[in-house]
Amino acid sequence: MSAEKIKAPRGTFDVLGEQEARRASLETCAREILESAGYERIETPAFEATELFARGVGGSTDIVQKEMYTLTDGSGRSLTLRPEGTAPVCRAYVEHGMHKRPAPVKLWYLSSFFRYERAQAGRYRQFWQVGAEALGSDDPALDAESIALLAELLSQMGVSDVRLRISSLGTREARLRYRELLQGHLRSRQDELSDDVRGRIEMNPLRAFDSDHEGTRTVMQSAPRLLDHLDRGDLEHFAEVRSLLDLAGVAYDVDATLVRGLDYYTRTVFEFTSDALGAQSGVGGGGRYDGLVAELGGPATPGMGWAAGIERILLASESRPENEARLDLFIAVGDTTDRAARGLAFATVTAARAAGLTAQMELAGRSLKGQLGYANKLGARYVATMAAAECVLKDMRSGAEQTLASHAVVASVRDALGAGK
RNA sequence: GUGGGCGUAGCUCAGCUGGUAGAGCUCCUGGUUGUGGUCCAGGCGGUCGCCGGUUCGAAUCCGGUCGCUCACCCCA
Repeated sequence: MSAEKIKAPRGTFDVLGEQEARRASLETCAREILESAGYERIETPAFEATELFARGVGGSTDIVQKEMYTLTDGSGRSLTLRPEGTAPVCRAYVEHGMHKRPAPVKLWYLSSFFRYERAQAGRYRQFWQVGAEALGSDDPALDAESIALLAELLSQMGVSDVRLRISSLGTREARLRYRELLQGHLRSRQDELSDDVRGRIEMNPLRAFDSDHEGTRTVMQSAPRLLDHLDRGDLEHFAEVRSLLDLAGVAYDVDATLVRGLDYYTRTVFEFTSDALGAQSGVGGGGRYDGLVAELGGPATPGMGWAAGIERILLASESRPENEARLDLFIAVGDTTDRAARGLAFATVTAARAAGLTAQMELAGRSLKGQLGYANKLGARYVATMAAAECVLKDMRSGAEQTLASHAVVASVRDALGAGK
């Protein structure tokens, strides 16, 4: 008899009530900020060819190695629920020949993404990100503008205790050279390292800078620094980005140990964190990816972008009281067994909406007292109780009542509301 | 994948030195209030996550299992 309850899968959630309202206001805020800077919204498919992420995000990353929801469709194609937004946007850029549009091509999105991870505070298997990507220019001003836009979004959303860290990874070549240098340093002193750091030397040596293991920290103090191994062009680019951020009044810390988990980053990388969050303190981050479009088969095209977690922004911002929904008119029925009165109520509520009012009627067979209470809970401004051809219209704020012909209700309420403005 | 905490009504929780379940809120009904907002009364609602064990008897003790959650890891 009692079938087993089906619950939302682990790491997923339903959005309703106040949460929905907060998300809607975040979306509005993001749209205003980004579109006023020339970003155009883009929506890409929820799933893509698996190859897109394997190649774009990088085969050695955790995301590709163990976090992708990959499925085979009926025709044997391998598809993957998008784990991130940059590769799909670049795919669309190439597919639609956007390199022929005037540069930079600026695109933004607000979509859900999927990663098979253990859920915890601020981390989900289906999560939402707002992101912005700008393609076709390597001008450092683009980097600074992009970062400043995210700073503005976080500020307007009231995210507390925000900190921005930035660094530069240099070109792909410089980065690879440095990586080998660092690996050499780690290998030469590997017995001093913690087990997990030692295990990651080949995979993710940069990660060693984050360790709080004592021996590891000692080793890292003498480790080569990425910023000391950039070419002159990269250094000049980075210096210009910083100088422009200074001009824009965006505060930041340079952090040479900043690590980003995706392979496609080059030159500028950055991350916003908030202490108001739990262990998952990153609210948003991104950087430059000058090789990604070419990697995906397009013309050599520089790019710069970021993504920020919707759930994390909301988690780190004080919840504001939402402005409650407006209800102009509630239609009650004195005698719910009176078919004629119910019909009249139905016709009236329809007419009210056609006249531009927000209106609801009793739909659950409540007693009259129950209906009034319900209308009050809905925040109705006026309640009309229908009976035969006459009805009683009550102003819920003042308590004043008047009896009038049923067909005159809508016009009467509309006039009253118009006059009240 | 590995740890810690927790699983009792829709929600927040009490009950846990073993005797087959309670409160508040919500919802519905009635009374009071000029037909709502106050107050009063009543009602709906739970096989105490699931399985097994100990016991005359378990929500309460033990084992297992599933789920939620936080953290590691990783990232947004």
